[in-house]
Amino acid sequence: MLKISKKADYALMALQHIASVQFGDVTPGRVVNTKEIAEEYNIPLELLAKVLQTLAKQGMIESHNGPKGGYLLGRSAREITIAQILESIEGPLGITDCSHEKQGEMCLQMEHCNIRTPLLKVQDSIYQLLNNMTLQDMLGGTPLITIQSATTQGVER
Amino acid sequence: MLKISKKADYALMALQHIASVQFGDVTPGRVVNTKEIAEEYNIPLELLAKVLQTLAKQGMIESHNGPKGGYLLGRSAREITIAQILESIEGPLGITDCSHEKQGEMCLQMEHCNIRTPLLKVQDSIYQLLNNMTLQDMLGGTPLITIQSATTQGVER
DNA sequence: TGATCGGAGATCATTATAGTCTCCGACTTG
DNA sequence: CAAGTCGGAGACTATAATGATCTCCGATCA
Repeated sequence: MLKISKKADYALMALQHIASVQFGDVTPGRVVNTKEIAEEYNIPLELLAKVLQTLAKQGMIESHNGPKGGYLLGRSAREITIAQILESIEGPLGITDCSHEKQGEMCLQMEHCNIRTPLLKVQDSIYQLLNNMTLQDMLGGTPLITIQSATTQGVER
Repeated sequence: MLKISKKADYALMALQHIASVQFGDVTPGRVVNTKEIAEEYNIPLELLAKVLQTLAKQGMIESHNGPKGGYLLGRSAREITIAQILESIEGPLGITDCSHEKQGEMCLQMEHCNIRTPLLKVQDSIYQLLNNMTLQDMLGGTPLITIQSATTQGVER
């Protein structure tokens, strides 16, 4: 059903959170740790950790080790597109199996496939859609982090 | 990775095939049976049968029983959109889990979800994209059925 | 009336996803 | 400089979605 994975969902939430902390009015420039995000959005801590690690590898965010460590955006929210985020987590996105076929593997339908061309068009349109929307665009409007999220830090669950 | 399922793939191929037989130059109006499509595109016969049955239930195609039976388009290719086809097979399509939530089930992130609104926008755009493209649009350009497909009918494998 | 077709259900296999557990190494801070 | 806090990384398990198969039925038409 064209669904995006939970992991990708988590990635979007986390990035949105990090961005809104970093550029928000409350505590701009503060690093955000995994635990804070996990608690705020009810995301399994260890799964979120994996997601953030992946995002860090891809350069979407910067990691800082040690106590008071955490994550910062790797670059401006304006330069991070939804497509990039999704691809960081899920790999190259394609509507069909044959979108990104390596040599050697070929779908059985290839020889007589009658829908490849139109589907690639659709895929292209979707990609452009996702690549034209940035993290910045996701910051407007929606209720951002609550003040609470800043204060719950360090509070035992 | 935003992939559409094999079943949906098969549905698209089958409908494209049926449409191009029905409105093609070779044997216009001919009914097409499951076996013919399965062989032409290397689709597992019984799986394809299921797909076609589903499409028939949704009114996308008309079924005709008995010998010389098979399928015909349920309505004009111009009135069948990609979105309709996909939804016939996969159910209502949604980018996120919360797209079509019934009462009672709610994602854990709901209360503080910061990406719901922008994602719903994205979803809407994708839906429109798919709903503006019809089966008719898929008929142009691509190499349609081979003459062979008409002649292989009734020939033992 | 029997061969050929679709209709329908149960069932199995495979894969992708989601989530967990464990250990490690880096760093800050007191 | 040692302790505690953080991210890094891998193996691992569970569960759900998907893909595929099997079997039996009823309709139809030559």
